[in-house]
This record gives sequence, C-alpha cells and structure tokens, in this order.
Amino acid sequence: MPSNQIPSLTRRADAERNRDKILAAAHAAFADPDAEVSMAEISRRAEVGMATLYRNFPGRRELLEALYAERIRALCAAAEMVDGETPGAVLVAWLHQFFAFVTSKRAIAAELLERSDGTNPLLGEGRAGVLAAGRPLLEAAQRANEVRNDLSLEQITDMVVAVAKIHGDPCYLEPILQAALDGLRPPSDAKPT
Amino acid sequence: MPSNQIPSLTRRADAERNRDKILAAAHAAFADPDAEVSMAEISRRAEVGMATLYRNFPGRRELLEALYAERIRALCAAAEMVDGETPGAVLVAWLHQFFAFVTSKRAIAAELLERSDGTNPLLGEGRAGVLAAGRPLLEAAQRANEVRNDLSLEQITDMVVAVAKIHGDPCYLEPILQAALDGLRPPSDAKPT
DNA sequence: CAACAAGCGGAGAGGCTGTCCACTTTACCG
DNA sequence: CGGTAAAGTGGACAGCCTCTCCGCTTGTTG
Repeated sequence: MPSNQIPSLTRRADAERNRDKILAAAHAAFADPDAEVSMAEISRRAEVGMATLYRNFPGRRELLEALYAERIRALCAAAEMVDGETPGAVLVAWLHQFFAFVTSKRAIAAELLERSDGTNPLLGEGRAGVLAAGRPLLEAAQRANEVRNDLSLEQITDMVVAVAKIHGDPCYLEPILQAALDGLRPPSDAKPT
Repeated sequence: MPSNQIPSLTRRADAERNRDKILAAAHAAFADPDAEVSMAEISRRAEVGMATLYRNFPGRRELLEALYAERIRALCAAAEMVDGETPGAVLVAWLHQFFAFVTSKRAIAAELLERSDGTNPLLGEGRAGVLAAGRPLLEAAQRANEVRNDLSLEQITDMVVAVAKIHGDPCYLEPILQAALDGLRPPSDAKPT
C-alpha cells in the first residue's frame, strides 16, 4: 500500500510543470535589471492563471526569493571564500560582491533586501541569510580596528543596498560606492579594544 | 474694457479656494514622513473632484513640487549661509541640512529628487535648483582638496538621498550618514591641483 | 440680470495585487 | 481498464491606484 507516502511529495506532474513554467517566465521577465514586472504579467507570460501563480508563491516576495535563492546562497558561500590582505579588505571585497549582486538585479534585489518595515515580520533566508554570512567578516574587521564599530552589519548592508538602488550606469555608481566604503574606516582616532 | 487683462490672472474665486483646499489637505496628509498618500485620497480629503485636483496639478509630481517648493527654496538659500571652519565642513554641514529635509518628508522628497530615469525629461526646480545651489560649495571643497574630485554633486546628493531613503529611525541612520560623508574625503594621497 | 465660459464632480479606463470557487485533470485502486 | 476523490486550475472579481473625459453648475461681467 504505497499510498501512505507523504502526499506533498507526490505532487501532480502538471503542477510541477507549471511551477517550472512560472520560474522560467519570471526569470525571462526579470532579465533586465530595472524591469518592474507585475505578478499579472508573469502569469500571462507563463500561461497560467493567477491562482496557480499564487498557490506556488504566496506573494510577490516569495516568488522573488525563490528566483534568487540560488544567487543568494552563492553570495553567502562567497563570504567564506573571499580573501584580502586584511580583515577589512576581506569585508570590503565581499561587500563589492554583494553590491554587484544587488545591481545586477536591482528591481528584485532591492525589494528582497528591503527592511522589514515592521509589517513584514520574517523574511526568510533572503536578508537573514546574507546577514548571518557577513557578520563574521564584519566582526573580524572591527576587531582589527579597520572598520568603525558604531556600525552594525545591517547598517552597512543597508547602505550598500541604498547605493545600489541609485539609478545610473556602473560608471556613475562606482565612485559613490567607493566613497561609501571608504567611510567605513574608523575616523582615524579610534583605538583598539 | 478691463476684460483685456490676462485671463489667467483673473482666476475665479472658487478655483483659488479649491487650490488652497488641495494644498492644505495634501500638507495634512503628508504630515507623517512615511505616509504614502494617493491622489484619490487627497481629492477626497480636500473635498474636490479628481478633475479639480488634476487641473491644478498636472500630475502627482507637480503637486509634490508645489507642496515643498518653499522648503526647497529654503534649502537653496541655506547653501549661502551655512558656515564651517573649512570649505569641506561647509559642504558637509549643508549636506546635513539636505539630509534632514529629505528624511523629514521621506516619501515625498525621495520621489521628488529621484533621478529622471530618462522617461522624465525635466523636473523643474526640485532637483535642478538644489544642484545649482550646492555646486559652489562642492567646488570650493574640492579646490581645498577636502573632498575627492571623482565625485559630482549629483553623485553626492544621490548618495545622501539614498541613505535618507533607508527605513529606520534617526539613531539607525545617523551613523550611516556619518560614514558616507566621511567617505567624501580624498583617499589620503590626493594632491592639490 | 442673463449669458457664457471657466470650473466642477464623479464615472470610467486601464493598471496593479491578491482571493475565490466552479470546473478540469490526475493518480490511485479495484 | 475505468471510476472517483481530491489536487490543481483559470479567470472573474474586489479593491486599490493614476489620470481623462464630459455634461452640468456657478462665478463674472456687460
């Protein structure tokens, strides 16, 4: 009697197919970093009904998270692999990767990493995962007195995201990021421990 | 025959009254810096029809500009009055005022000072005026070699606006702004002229 | 005071997010 | 192989948004 297998694991084949169609359509729709694509648009492109879209992903945010979960995981993994001469350089290098990720999918990433706003209590792996991955880097850099310690990782990532959200081509953004990251260094009179 | 006076100066009394009602209602509606108020909401609060609202202000942006034209003008005027020990300090002081303005009316100011996006060719006095007012301060600070000169004023104000748009209370934002403004200083090996 | 145009309200077009439910399709079991 | 229950589906719908249009009201002025 094989029917006692967990029913949720035996999803119907067409449901699986539809989920894939949705992800594929969404991927295509968001190819342009600045594209602002509506849920209705995605359901149209995927040739599924709204209900199908919303059953697979309870809301817009969840769809975006699913779309970029992979890249976010890569970003978290990168936190353990970046290298640099000093802890501060490591942190900065990782923040550059983070910045590149956000700008590459501006519209989505910005939405995904937005602060919770109080109304949005938990936001899955997106923000939390990135924060967990980066925290050791910040702590090391602060211990080495290379980064001011009146800043939390949340504040730093918020700053990087904010810069990434500025409209403009990379040439325009790059010096801004440079300046902002330079500002992470202690004000030149801080003391260790 | 007094009817040859410019017609647009002889607006009907009720029209004038309605314009005032709209501005008053909008002011009240936007009292909360984070309020996101719709045009429909404003027309409801002002007790006028949509048409009246849209005849007075062709679009949302124009209404916002009218609402804050005064404060923006004050900000421009302030550019000539701030003082500080050095040109760099003057610029930073003015940027702090700019920041305070943006955060005090986050929702509106962010929208008002948004880059044109290409689709939005001219944006009146808002952005342009602020830029014109601040430019001398930046140029002075750069001449004094207190601010890196790979940054334009647009880039700097965009950065400040970006930080101001981060959600969070002042205690959260303040260190971020501090860091970002610290980063304006030349990378410590720049040379004059 | 009457005529006319300026000004008005609100319905409506077309967009969005997200919900709901009658119907279709699948998977399992005899 | 076929019947049936339940999983899955589509698209209409509600309620929001911005902005437009048009027939009626009302201020102004000779």
